[in-house]
Amino acid sequence: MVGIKDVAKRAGVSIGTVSNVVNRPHVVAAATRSRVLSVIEELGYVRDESARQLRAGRSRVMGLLVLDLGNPFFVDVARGAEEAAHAEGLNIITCNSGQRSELEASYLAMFAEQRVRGVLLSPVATSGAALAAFRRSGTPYVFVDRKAPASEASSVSVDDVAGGALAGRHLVETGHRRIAFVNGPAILTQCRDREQGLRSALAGSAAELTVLEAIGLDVSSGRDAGARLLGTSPRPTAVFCANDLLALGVLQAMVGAGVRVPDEMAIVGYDDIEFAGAAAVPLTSVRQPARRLGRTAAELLLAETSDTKPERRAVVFTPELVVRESTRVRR
Amino acid sequence: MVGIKDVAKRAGVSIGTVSNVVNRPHVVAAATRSRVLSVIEELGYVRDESARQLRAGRSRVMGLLVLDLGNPFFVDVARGAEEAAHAEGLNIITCNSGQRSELEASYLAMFAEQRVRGVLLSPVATSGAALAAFRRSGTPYVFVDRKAPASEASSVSVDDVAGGALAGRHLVETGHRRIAFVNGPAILTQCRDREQGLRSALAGSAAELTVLEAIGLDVSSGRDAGARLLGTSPRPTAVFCANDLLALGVLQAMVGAGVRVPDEMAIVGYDDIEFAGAAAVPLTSVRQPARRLGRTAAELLLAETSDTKPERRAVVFTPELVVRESTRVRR
DNA sequence: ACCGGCGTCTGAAACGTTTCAGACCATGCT
DNA sequence: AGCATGGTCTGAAACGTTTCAGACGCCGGT
Repeated sequence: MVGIKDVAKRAGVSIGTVSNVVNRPHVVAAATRSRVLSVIEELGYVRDESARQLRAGRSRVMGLLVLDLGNPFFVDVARGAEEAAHAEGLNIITCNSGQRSELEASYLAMFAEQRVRGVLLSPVATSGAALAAFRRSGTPYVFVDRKAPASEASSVSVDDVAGGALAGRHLVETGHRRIAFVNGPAILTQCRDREQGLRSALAGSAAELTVLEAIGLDVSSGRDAGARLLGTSPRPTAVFCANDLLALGVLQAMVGAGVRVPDEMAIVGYDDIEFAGAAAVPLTSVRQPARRLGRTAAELLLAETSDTKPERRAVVFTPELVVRESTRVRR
Repeated sequence: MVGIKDVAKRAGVSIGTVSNVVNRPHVVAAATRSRVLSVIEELGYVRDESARQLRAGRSRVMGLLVLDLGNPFFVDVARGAEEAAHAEGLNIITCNSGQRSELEASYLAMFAEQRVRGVLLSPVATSGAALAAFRRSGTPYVFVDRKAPASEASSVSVDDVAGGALAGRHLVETGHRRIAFVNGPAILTQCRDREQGLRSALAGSAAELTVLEAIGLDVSSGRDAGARLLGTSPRPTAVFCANDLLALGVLQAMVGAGVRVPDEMAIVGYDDIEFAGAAAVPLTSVRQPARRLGRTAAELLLAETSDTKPERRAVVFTPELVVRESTRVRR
């Protein structure tokens, strides 16, 4: 593999000069510069980022660890983060924990060893050995889609309690009295908060609530939950799902069983992913500003790792209800 | 930041011994080992991967560059690749070119500078300056979802011509005579091959073909194409889309315009993503073994970067037609 | 008593960069 | 002519590891 030394020898200059050509072209004479550049071209020299980083002490990449790349919501978060990072000349490497703590731990360890500039983290759980170990490594990080006390780290999140309440109120207002909630794994604060919001909206109404916990937060878990829902009696008239993937699965189960949506079963999802509007019955959903979430988180992290260390912040966005066919009241 | 030297000093041993504790624990006496380990724990030492890699000359991560992470097909490819990489103790960093050549070039340059073990590449175009420059860097790579002559690189792909033909034959057999093809950008060989397969299946039949090129390969491009399709006259009775995202968009346009699917317009998609079965009308689609694609590609790359350099290979999988409601013949 | 071998540890070289103090030269000014 | 200045280049140190030859002490065998 060709290094800076080979280039220097071939061009008849010192390695310092080659380095200058690459990093501070203005300090080297035009003739030398073009000679060196043509040798670089000729030899196909590519600088070694690990040596560069070792010397510089800081890296030019930031890490992003999300809960589930199979969820288009997180893909949008990633897009937003990349926009912000590229604007500053940084690269982002995206990793997918799949909600598995071991994978999360392994990726966090990798980020720390790589000495990335910082990490955008959508954690499985805020407490936990992996996270504690990572904290000790001193790598700066910002929580994404998870609120945290500013004493620990900056965070960018969406108010999940408010989102759950939005869904709950909507269902009560459209006349439902038996409501089910298909929740994801209770380790995730997002899931707990959405349930809490839902409960608060239902309190004081005549509606009664059944809660089902799905195994995962994906379509097939939703199908399972939908099947279970069909077995309950009396059957609820509406179901709120902790995210759109679950909702799509539930919807599939309903359609498969010949249960009409929304007439016999209204459905509300969460995230408002692009597929929600394209579903068998377009889904009512709680929209989150995913891209904005990613962008803001990256910006916060960049600010935090700049020379002027600003205060830690906890940014909270507000979700928004998008009403579609799956909860439309028909006369 | 605490380094190996700090640990050595604190534990009263040489840095060589600390390194041995971390990398070859068996060669150091039990007493020393545990003393060093506790100092490591106490100081929160994390080894610096760039120094390690600089010395070792080889990296422990491989890169994966896909066309569009917004397409669940590629998310599955990524999952498969991660499985294979983790099994060998390697990490994968996934990047998203979004079908933009500049981004592709930028990520390829990053991979080369990082000296990753190798790259799994789903390229925008096989010819092009970026790819040529990358080739010169000497970083091993394997094409994913793109066939290539074994003289250049190994590749893992799915027979897109056969896939297009599957769709075409199915539409002809179900009695369609006016067929539209909503294709993606023609730079992508996948798109060209699917069109070619479709044409070959239609040749000799009485069916006539209209081709529309969509701007992208996503849902909103599909909606646009669907709107255009509605304006053509005489209107086709069936449409084949270059992927499922396009098909979902087209479907949305049909539903929005009150065109019944499949009675007035049959739809066939491509990829068989999980959302295809959950659509307004469950989509007939051409299924590709996405996860297997990723896994095989990673395995090929791993083999290629091992000591025993095996021959380059071009693995081609065969797609499969999944028939659902969107092309069902009703009496 | 001597020697070979083993287990354990040390010290230094090497990896490929960047950076910085200083060397050298030509130029323009006094 | 002498000197300061600025432009250009060099050489060496430093970054944090891993690795390897060698040093040292201890044991068992001859």
